Amino acid sequence: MTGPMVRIGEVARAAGVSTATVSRALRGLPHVAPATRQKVLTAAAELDYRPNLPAARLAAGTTNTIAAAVPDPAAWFNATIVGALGRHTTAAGYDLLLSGVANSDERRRFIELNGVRSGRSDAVVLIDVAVDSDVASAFVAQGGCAVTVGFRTSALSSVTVDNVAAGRTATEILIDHGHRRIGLLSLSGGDSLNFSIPSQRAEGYARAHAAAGLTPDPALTVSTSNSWAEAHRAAHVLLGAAEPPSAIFAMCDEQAFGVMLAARDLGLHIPDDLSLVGVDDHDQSRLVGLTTVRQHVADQGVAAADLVLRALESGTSPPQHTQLDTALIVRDSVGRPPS
Amino acid sequence: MTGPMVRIGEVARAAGVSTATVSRALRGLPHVAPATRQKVLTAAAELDYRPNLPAARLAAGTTNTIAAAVPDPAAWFNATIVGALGRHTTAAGYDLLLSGVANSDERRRFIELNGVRSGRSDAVVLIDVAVDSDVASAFVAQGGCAVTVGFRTSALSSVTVDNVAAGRTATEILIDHGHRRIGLLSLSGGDSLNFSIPSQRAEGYARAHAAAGLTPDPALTVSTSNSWAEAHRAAHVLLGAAEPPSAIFAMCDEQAFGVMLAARDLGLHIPDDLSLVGVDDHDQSRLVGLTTVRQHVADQGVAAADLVLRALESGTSPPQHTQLDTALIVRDSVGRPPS
DNA sequence: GCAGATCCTGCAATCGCTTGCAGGATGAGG
DNA sequence: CCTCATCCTGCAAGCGATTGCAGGATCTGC
Repeated sequence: MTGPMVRIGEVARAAGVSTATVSRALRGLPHVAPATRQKVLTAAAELDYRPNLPAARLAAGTTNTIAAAVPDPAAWFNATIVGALGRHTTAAGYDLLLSGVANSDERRRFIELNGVRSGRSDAVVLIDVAVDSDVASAFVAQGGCAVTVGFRTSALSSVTVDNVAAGRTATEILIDHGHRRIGLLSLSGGDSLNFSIPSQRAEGYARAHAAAGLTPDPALTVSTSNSWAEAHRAAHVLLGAAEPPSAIFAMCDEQAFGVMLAARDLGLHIPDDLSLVGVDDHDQSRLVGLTTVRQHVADQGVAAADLVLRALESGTSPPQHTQLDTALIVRDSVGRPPS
Repeated sequence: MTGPMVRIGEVARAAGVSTATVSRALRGLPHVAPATRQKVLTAAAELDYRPNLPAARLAAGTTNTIAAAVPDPAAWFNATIVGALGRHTTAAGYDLLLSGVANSDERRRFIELNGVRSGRSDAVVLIDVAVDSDVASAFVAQGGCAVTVGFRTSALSSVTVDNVAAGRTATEILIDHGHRRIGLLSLSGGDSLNFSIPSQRAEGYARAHAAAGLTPDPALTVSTSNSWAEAHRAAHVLLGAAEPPSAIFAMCDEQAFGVMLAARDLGLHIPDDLSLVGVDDHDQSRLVGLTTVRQHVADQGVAAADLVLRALESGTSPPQHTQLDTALIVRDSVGRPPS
């Protein structure tokens, strides 16, 4: 409370110039003579001056802040993207505001609160969070800048991967190994989130079957969140069924981990008794020998940072869509079905 | 750019009151007649009014923002704490600013930039980040509010666990199983971070040995970051030595995962050929059957939130120190040494 | 019906910095 | 030496809220 609040005026006085000059000098703006700038710099350092951010933001109408929204900040996928994003935006001089939006109410609130008019942030990045297209258009119509990761809508810049290809690749390797009853562990995002990813990956699963002249058994599809604990339970029901699958495609590696746990509970050996493929290439996947379709998660964070920083520098520009590759990583969780 | 920026004055006019009343009504302050408040609320809703945050912050001198610093936002431990912290601070109406401070320069910068005087945030929480005690005192002397997680210094509130007990517990179970050559995989935090945790856990390791009349072999200690990739390499050198350990105490579970990988590379079976204990109880530890000393990570986030919110409500108060329990979680990675 | 307390409400002064504009100084060219 | 362009610098008007204070309205108890 009692810090000796030194304002720009004090610095100006100490340096023998006006506050306007101090402001320009400190921010590295042009039209300041080198000698003057030096005087200002040393005066500011001497007084240990810290510009007041709210004041600067109010006056300048810009916040130098980027707001990120994720369904769950603790989830590996989100944390990895936030880490990469933050590193790059910080390097560019922006603050990173992080919000968890666990449901559709919070998501709506987030978008309302981060519109341009509130001056909370200059731009928004939505990670694995869906937006209605009319909400998105309204947002940009007001001058908002947003990029989405993992979700694509036309009005906003986005970075995504080809999820149907990922689903197809994962399923194909299972089919190629001779599996005919392939369980699908689908992703459900609570009531809020990104529905496109699960449906696209499921589409890939369906296409792989179709291409092989197969018809998947709907009874083999179950949905869970991306936590292995839930997937663990789901895998138990899948594997405990009358006609259990000989292989499972899990839409994310964390779910695959849950399947592994369930398999162990049931005394099933992977890949001899059960084959398993995930998506992500989670940090731990190599450790447990999980065959998976890798998406370069951190790269998605830097791509998002690029997009948002570019948009911020260049004023309004048309939305750009970046799509990153996926790649099958073969490890030890896929084999032939038991005879 | 072109949003119809509606200011508090417009709302006041529409509601037929003064801006002062609008301000009070909208923020739920007392001394506003119910009927008036209702008028203001509907006027604001009709105009879709959004208060301008920088302006409000400048005028009120408060930011409703908490800044968190972590060495690496993507790391499991940090992400888990940030998630819990964010959930609680958001519920209390605060924004969460997240910064990665990967080295001591960034750490210093973070503390400078988040002092009270800059008005960036109302409080700071340092997660697994150390602070010099004089820096800490200077910070609070200026009126700053800070809490640390995983690190303790007297001037700041903190939440920690008993790391020497954790290290001791982990080592004891190994000794109890008959191990006499116990490797220590220590944590190194780059040039910036929290040195107290590794040294405290190492202290526990030493005390357990001493209590059993044993003297640990210094050659069995190596340090790595908390990534399993680095630990993987380190474990290789440890296990490839002339007289390898029969057991390893890894200071965090992620390191333990790296050890598991190395063991597999070398054809060593856990726990028959090698015993292993970690610390954390990482999400994946159960999956891989790792015996570990659990620290309730998410709880540390909520404890930090409690501390910081309480401090913020109550103005300046003496620093409070919360210490959480740890517990040994026995799984399948500890056995008797090979004969 | 009156004094005094209780409630509401509005006025206007901040909060601390940014920036358009104009003016002064300096330098170049003739 | 004069003119004109080029650079710097300062003035002062914002930016859009919050809030102490004072005044008017309403209410209470007698």
